[in-house]
Amino acid sequence: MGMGRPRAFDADAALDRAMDVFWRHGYEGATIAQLTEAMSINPPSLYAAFGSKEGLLKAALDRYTEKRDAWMDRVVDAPTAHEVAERFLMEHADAQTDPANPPGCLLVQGGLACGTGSENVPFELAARRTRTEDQLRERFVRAKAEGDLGESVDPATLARYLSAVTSGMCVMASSGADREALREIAAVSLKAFEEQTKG
Amino acid sequence: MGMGRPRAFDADAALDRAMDVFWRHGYEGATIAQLTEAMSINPPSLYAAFGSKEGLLKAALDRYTEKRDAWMDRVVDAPTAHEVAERFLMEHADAQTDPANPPGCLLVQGGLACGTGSENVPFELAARRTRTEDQLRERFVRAKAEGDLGESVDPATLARYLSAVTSGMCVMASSGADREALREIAAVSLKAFEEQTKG
DNA sequence: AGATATCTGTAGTGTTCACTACAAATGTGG
DNA sequence: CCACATTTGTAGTGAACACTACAGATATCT
Repeated sequence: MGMGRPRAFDADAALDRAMDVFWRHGYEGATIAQLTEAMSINPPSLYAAFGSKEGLLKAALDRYTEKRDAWMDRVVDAPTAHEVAERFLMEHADAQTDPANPPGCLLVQGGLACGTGSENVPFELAARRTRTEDQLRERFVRAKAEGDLGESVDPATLARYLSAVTSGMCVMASSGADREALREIAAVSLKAFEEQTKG
Repeated sequence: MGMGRPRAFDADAALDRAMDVFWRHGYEGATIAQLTEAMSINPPSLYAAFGSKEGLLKAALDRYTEKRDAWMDRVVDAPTAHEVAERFLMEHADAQTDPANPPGCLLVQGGLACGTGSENVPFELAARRTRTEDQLRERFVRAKAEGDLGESVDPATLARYLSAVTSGMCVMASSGADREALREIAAVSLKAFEEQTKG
């Protein structure tokens, strides 16, 4: 028995194109017509490969998270908690203003509030944001164990703070803040981090 | 000549109900059916009073901004820049977790990225966020003139930082962060503010 | 080469969307 | 009380939406 006609498009490349559309217009603002055109495929190919619009988003998010995890691995590899925070903040400032992508971050632009029937989408995005926060917290727990952070420091608070600042930077980037502006925010935040780690 | 049948609903009360729907579902996620039901009116009344869905949003935002301005007036009335920052951050933490409203802030939940034809909505929201940032900056300019802030301090940077943090708190609130979590973020941010104002 | 399994492109499907035509209702001004 | 201006509720409008039926194309496996 045969194995069927092979797929004529590269799924990962198509997901990158879909990612861009979701990023630019949000989940609800992105239409199947825009997605299929960007992916250079027809609707039946999209549905055969990803099941639904939400399935496509999840696949795009998986790919996004993959890249982000690789990046986070490099970030938490920094020798000290302070350098972890510095890299995290500064590289976020750069990433969110990278002209190769829409401004901000897909996990925020994708949609914080959605209509009836898409309630799952904000959850899905939030879960992926939380993942980054978890990775930071675990790194700070380690830093504490290594004596790199003081005994009275709460790794969860530090991680949550950094996560909040970068989310805020997303919002600013989406409304046109430039790289320099985001770096200033990052710099001030880093001061807070230093101050916090003294406690 | 007569003046026509009077309106049977209170426009401001209706706007408050519409605000809630936009807040909860975002601009694109909110449907006219949901809006009219929440406002307890029929579509023709909505369109006669506000012109379009986007017109309704703008009217709701005007009302939102009105309340927010009154609140900001009280915030910037604090005697010192430090107290301004403290009130701004802490009251934001409380407001974004006020059970009387959906979590977060309408100016962020409303929609950071929208579909073709609604490109104006993110701009409209961003303009209102910028307004708050401007009010903060002006207050810090005054603080500097009064000697309350050092010569080397940049009011614009401070204002932008506080604005970013509260936007980030919105994102966290929208994904379920509770009041205590937001207050911790606010507390850390305040440390950064103090540190910054020493420079 | 033939049978089979999957993909592809065309051309739709029903549903939901924002929005409105229209006639009845209800107020004001003369 | 009458002419008029505006609102209200009913019942839709065309357009755009996510999604799919179907037939032809293209691969694999025997």
